[in-house]
Amino acid sequence: MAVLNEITKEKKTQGRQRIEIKKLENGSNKQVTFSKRRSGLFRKAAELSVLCGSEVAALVFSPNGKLFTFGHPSVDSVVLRYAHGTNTAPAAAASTSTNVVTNVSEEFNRDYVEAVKELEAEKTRLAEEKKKAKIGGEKFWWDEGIEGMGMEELRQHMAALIELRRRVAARVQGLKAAPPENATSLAGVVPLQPASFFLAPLGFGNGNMHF
Amino acid sequence: MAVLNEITKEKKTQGRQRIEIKKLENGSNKQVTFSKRRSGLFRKAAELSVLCGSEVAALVFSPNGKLFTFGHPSVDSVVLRYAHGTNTAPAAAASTSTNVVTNVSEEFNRDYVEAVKELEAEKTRLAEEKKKAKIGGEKFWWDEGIEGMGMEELRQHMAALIELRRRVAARVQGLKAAPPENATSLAGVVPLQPASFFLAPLGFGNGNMHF
DNA sequence: GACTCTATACTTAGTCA
DNA sequence: CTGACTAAGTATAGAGT
Repeated sequence: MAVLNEITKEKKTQGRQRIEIKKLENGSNKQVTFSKRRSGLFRKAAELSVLCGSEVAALVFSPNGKLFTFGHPSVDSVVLRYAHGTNTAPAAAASTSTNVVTNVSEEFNRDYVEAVKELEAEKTRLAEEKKKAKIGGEKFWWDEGIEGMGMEELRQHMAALIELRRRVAARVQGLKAAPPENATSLAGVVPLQPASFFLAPLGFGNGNMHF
Repeated sequence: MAVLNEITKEKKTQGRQRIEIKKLENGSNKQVTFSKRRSGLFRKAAELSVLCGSEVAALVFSPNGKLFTFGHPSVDSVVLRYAHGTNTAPAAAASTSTNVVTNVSEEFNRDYVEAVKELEAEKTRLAEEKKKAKIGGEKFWWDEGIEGMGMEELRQHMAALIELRRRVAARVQGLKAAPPENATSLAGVVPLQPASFFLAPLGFGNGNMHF
């Protein structure tokens, strides 16, 4: 009981203390806090994604510039959906959106508006064809393993990826990609990565979490 | 004592109950939980960014497809920094966040324009390619048509490509760590290195949260 | 850095407005 | 979807390993 502590007069620790939410100056303590709270944040993000089945991504740069991420189903898919805009949502939220996109060229914005309708039709039409892309079951061709490949095979593989990327880019341009109603910021261009991006040494194949 | 409550009166509520972290099925309850936990997540993200002065972004799509975001200094600055492949450890990152963001945006503006031209050319090239006979011999998976895909599909496609790239990168690193024998230089893998990928630039100065 | 331990601050499930 | 409330489950500050 608490009485015991009163008598012995010793608490092992002071327990959790209240802290102000302001910039920590102590380097050491800041590092510890960062580590703890980062994992806590990711845990919350993961729980949210599981409980509600929603897509969640969290990107954190440590004070030292190191990147940590969490993503479900993956950071990239969420980021891309963000850049692209929401695809699954019907036009319900259309009204709440204020187009914040301002740095994009006027030319593009003009095309964007027209492209939206075009894309909606396109999506509907292709909803069926989608299945064709599957290899079997739930696996898509791009899930083909690379485990068994040697260096030369990998080289060809990468070359193919780069080429594919270019073709995707071309296709996107053809469609004049655009974000939906609640466009937040990034313009409606599918954020294709440059070839160099594909080579950047980012680890973690499975990666929902990246340390 | 609990007994007191038993005798005098019922408890007003049962208080917080433990729940399993698994997909909620009840639509109504799921909605409430999503709302609460989303705000909780953003609060944590905000606290982390303040306490540690680090850049943080959180992107959440509701079960209904609506987008919610938090970002410090902004969602885009963090996403862009992520997209840029931040495996580099910027020693001065903390002090120059504003400048970095500005530079990045300008860079994107520049690259975007170039990318559009490039893509237009590519599109033309693709049109030509279509007329010609298929690549003789074996058909590779990467020859799967991009042509028939709609935006949504392309978005997934790109996400998959990026994911694949990561796995390739991981695989390559593995090979580099333990080179079999014919370790080919990665230099041959990447002929081009245009540091251009074009997320459309965006303003959105210090906007932190978006509903 | 990451993990352990404790005491306590904080978050939130369940329910109603 | 936002807010309020209660009771109880969690996260975490501080200190040590």
